Amino acid sequence: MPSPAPTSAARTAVLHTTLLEWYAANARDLPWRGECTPWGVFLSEVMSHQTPVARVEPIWRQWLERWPTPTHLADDSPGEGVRAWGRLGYPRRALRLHEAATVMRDDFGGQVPRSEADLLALPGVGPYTAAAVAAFAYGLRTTVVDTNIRRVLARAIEGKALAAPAVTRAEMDLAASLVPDDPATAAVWNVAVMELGALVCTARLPRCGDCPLLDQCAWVAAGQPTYAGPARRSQAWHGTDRQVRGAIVQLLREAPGPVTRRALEAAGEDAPQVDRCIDSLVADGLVEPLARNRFRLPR
DNA sequence: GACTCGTGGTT
DNA sequence: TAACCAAGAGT
Repeated sequence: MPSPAPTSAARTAVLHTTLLEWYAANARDLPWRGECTPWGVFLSEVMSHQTPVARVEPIWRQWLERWPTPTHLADDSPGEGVRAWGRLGYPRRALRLHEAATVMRDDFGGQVPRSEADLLALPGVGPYTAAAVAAFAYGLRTTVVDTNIRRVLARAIEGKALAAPAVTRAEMDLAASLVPDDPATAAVWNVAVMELGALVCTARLPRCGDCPLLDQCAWVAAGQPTYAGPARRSQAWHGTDRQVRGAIVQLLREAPGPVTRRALEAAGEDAPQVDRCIDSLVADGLVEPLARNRFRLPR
């Protein structure tokens, strides 16, 4: 008599047990896990957008020391946030953190909102961050979907090498179907899947030999097929507006006071491009124009 | 959906 | 070495 095929619910239960045990034994000791204010969690999530944890940690510590609550940040100038952002990348995040902190100060009694909907309405907060903060700061049951979780589920459940370039509805539904019912367990589940993706089920060279899901992994069972989706456009860098904008903001970060347009031209080879980038930075609110062709970080 | 937006480590 | 890629969001 062959044993009956395990039900979907039974397989999910095994998945939960396996991964939660793995996480308990292998989770990194990140400073924003465990004892940390919701504000600390919020900062860590925004700083981690497209940014490796190792680069986030020192900036995160400096921000929390300098601005221990949303109100402290809101009462300072946005430009100081951009300056303290250092070279974390995507400095608009610093600007939006300041805006979000202002909303928290003015509309939420200086607290980080609890509900996913209120979080989602904050500037710089999208579906990932809203779900992550609700789960990791407040222990609410949400469905967190980030690039790690998408990759783990694509492989382990769907047997694909990588997830699609953009989040799909099917991915959201799949992720939601796997979240445990109990809120506290759900929060750990979300971070456990992320952690597996970050440490073991990595994009380039997955360490399948160390994976707790090895014998339940659909991708391994399928012979680890390679990525079959559309080619991903590689990000150009040299000579792009991105590079020039970054150099302009860096010049302003390093300067104690206003900087002339002439000095900012050092940010690129092509003067018209630098001028165009200055304009776009001003439009974005990252740079404040002053009289006589001088510029500074926003006050 | 396709594009844009920084930065630096890894391969 | 150039390409890849890292806890996304906004337009």
